[in-house]
Amino acid sequence: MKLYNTLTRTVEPVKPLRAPQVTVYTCGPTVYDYAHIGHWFNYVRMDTLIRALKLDGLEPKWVMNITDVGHLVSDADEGEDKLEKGARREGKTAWEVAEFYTQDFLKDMHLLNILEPDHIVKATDHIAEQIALIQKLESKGYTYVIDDGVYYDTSKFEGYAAFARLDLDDLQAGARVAFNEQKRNSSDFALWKFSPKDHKRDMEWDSPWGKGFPGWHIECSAMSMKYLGDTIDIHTGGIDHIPVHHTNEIAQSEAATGKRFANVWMHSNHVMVNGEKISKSLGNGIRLQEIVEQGISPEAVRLHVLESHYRSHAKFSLESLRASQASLKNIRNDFSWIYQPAVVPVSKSEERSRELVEQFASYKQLIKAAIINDLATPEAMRLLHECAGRFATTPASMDDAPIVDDFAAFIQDALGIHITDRDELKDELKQLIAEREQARANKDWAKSDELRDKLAADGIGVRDTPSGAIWYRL
RNA sequence: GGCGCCUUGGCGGAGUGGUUACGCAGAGGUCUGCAAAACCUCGUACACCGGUUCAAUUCCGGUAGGCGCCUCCA
Repeated sequence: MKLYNTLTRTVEPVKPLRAPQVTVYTCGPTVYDYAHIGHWFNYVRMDTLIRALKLDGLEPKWVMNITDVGHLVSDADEGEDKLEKGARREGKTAWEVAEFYTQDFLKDMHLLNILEPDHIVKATDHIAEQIALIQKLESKGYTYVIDDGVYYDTSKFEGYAAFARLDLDDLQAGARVAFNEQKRNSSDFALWKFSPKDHKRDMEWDSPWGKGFPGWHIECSAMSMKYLGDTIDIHTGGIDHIPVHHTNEIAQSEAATGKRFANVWMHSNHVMVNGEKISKSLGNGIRLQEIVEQGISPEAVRLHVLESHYRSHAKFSLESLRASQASLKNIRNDFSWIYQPAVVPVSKSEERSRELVEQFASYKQLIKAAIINDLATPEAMRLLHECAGRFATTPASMDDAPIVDDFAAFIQDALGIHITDRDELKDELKQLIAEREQARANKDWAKSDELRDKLAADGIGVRDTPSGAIWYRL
């Protein structure tokens, strides 16, 4: 498995510390609002990474966090907690807001066929671990307390700017936000924030420094150490996290343990809509549910994500999503006939079977090679189309269906998309197909076309052959 | 202001110093009751200007346009 490592800015082999186990930590969502398509590109790509590691014979141990407290609206450390703000907006408690959007996130995650992480961990369930980590940093002299909280002194961590290749002097000179005057360095960040004097927070805990809540960055360090150890193999997240969140995670973690925090940092690039990145302020972040309401399936969304490389700036539009949906339909159509014996009058041939076995084995090999090479999913998709096309144009016996099953299972594991439908159709749909066949036999074309439209409305396409109709999912 | 990135055919999107992926859409043809199915054929794109080279979309320099980060962000 080769991956582009942000730490070294090169593509390099992944070398797990305790192979075959490979530990992966993914920065998950802040659950104060709905996830949008940009998030889903990110998580589908991370899921693809996990699948690729498995394909390569490794055993990923995957942890994803849910940020349900502490993520401030502004990093000036004077902003409001996003969860508390969301609560005010919706007239709920911060706890209710977090629960609602967490459930919504998990629901969409399943729709997109994203594998279940081994642990999905919430920041609010790990307050003690975060406090303990802050205490450790305190005992080593990395912290200081000011009016509104406990802060990390970034000047004490040598090489703070190295990961993101920041020029701290220039950052300061060009900064557009007002800094907290009490901070020793502009890049210092809060480890623990004190509850405000003027109102009561929904979420707050006692700590050695006073009542309050953890800063945003400390949760990832504390939870990844708890579940995956001091050093993890691969840490992933959005590309935007490089300069602040991940830089701070490294500073905290490595200061506390004295060890390397993550060996490989993998970052997913942003998705663009109309030439701009997706953001709340632009209001261009379409939700998965809204896409589905446009008649596009979650699997088409998934396939669309795979059609671009995770490090490129993908452009997003409903038009390109529809193209992916059509593409998925065509792939399924290419494989559909093997399961419908009534209309495939080809007798079994040992030679043909052997040929198919070899052909599919070869494509499996090629697709795997593409995926484990820094997740070259566009190449994998090219190969899948090529394979489907070859299969569609050379007859095979129904007896060879298990060969296709095997390939379909491989694609399901590797890419998370279904390319075959072995499931029986519902009786009423079968009935419609039969009725249409009858209408065609009677040359009742009007009725035949009407039935075809009806089937299409149920997501079923039909294809007429000399020996009958084959159906496939649209 | 500082740092960095991008520019590929109608759309999306790979890739490469010399045979110009792939998908969707589109065109023509075959077949078909029809085609919205299937099959066959078809696109010489790589911002612009120079340079290096036998050869550049691919390397170097510049120009234009766009974008990202330095604020919250996947």
